[in-house]
Amino acid sequence: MPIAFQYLLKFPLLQDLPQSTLMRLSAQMEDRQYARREVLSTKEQTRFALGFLISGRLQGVDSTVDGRSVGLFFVEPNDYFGELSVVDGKPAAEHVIAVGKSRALFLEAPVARQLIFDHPSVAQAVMSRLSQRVREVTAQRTLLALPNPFQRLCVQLLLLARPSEPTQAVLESAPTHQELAIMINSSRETVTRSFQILILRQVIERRGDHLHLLDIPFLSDVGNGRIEPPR
Amino acid sequence: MPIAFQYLLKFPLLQDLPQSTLMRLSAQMEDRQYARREVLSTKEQTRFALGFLISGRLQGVDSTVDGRSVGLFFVEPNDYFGELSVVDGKPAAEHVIAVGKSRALFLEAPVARQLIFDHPSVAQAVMSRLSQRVREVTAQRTLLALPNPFQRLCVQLLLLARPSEPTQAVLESAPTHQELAIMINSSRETVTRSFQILILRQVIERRGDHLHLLDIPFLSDVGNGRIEPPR
DNA sequence: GGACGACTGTGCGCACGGTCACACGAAGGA
DNA sequence: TCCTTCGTGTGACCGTGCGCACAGTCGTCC
Repeated sequence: MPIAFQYLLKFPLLQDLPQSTLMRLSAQMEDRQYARREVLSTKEQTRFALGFLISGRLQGVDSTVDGRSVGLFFVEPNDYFGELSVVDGKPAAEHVIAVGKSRALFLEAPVARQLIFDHPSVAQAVMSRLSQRVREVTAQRTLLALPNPFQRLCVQLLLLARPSEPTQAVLESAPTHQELAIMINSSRETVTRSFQILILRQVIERRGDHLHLLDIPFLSDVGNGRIEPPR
Repeated sequence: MPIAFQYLLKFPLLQDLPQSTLMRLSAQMEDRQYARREVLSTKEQTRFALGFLISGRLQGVDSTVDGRSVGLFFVEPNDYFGELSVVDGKPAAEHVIAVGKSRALFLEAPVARQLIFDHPSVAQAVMSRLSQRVREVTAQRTLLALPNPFQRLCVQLLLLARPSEPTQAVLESAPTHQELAIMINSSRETVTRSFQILILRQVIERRGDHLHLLDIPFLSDVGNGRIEPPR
């Protein structure tokens, strides 16, 4: 039995498929490991594949030609990536890099395309996923229209967080100030200063590499302009 | 024969469908007209439909709660819109408004969803369309990372234009300075001033409501930072 | 243990671009 | 025809937040 098979069972995308299909797929997949910061795929490459993340964490990034980089989205384990190029055959919209040590399976585009179009449940899932991507990027776009960086930071934290208790939320593996700065089109220093304010007011709290959002109403009020971004 | 039928033939999305299906569809569609600035659908509404634009021009916009608005994308005749909510049933990511006097047909979400999932060719087209949307909004996101408004404007013009001759391109129905400002996160005055520079250098030219890009290399050089944005 | 690199914290100066104010021309409607 | 509205052009001002510089603090790898 191919080693990859047991992992495929964990992917929601594939859960409705018969075991025989999964077996065949797993035989066609390539299993690869990546170190922190390593590049999985670039905008330039012309050989496409659908990627399945087994462990670790990935980020989609882009870079303006003046060197600045742009954080676009994250990929968590049991999620897939590279679906854009697989669907329409055009070059990727972003580079994909490993945030931490990661392991992923790859399915070549032609096989992946067939998988998608032969199985309506998969097709529908991919379509929902693409919709989700559009929503996320659009939300990000709207965030960027906020006039000052403090507001943008507050909204960005809300977008990244997963709700835990009713009025709280948490970011596991909190991004660095530099990374946040890139997401909200600001500078590292400005993020640091904003964090100081938020921590002082006990709106957020850092524990290890978790970042806890203690006062969600405050964050969204700032985002909505109901609270004046403080000095 | 329902009045809408003849129009449906023109939509690439529907071109592979048998006439009988089109006939049935057209009987189920609602035909509506809109004046300039009129709202077709909002983020808040819960009744979804797939829209087909017959004539005019639409824009997807969003607005931050502090009143600012954000230009997201345009819809041209014979194109469709509202597919996000139809696909995944979640609230829309944007408002849709008429840029000019427009006419559109609407197909209620359940029927539209069935249309998509019953016809693989339609499903694939929608998937490609969603990919396209992701690409566009990602490109826009990357654009916004450029540090100064002059650069952003140059890149935005390139994104909006349709190439005409090898080194030239044209924007039909040129957006106003205000509209451009919204797209590139800047102010109307800054756009006006940047335009002055571009016109002076004969990089762009305005004829009626067409905007001609005469010197595409200049625009992309500025975008890439190869040319210093002038004073 | 020590050295290095990555991340965070903080002061300071300056330029950029947002905002306000106003003027002008074109379009379009009464 | 006037009058309103909308889009464009331009000057002046002033606050913000970027960039730079440097210090302090972790964690990690020889």
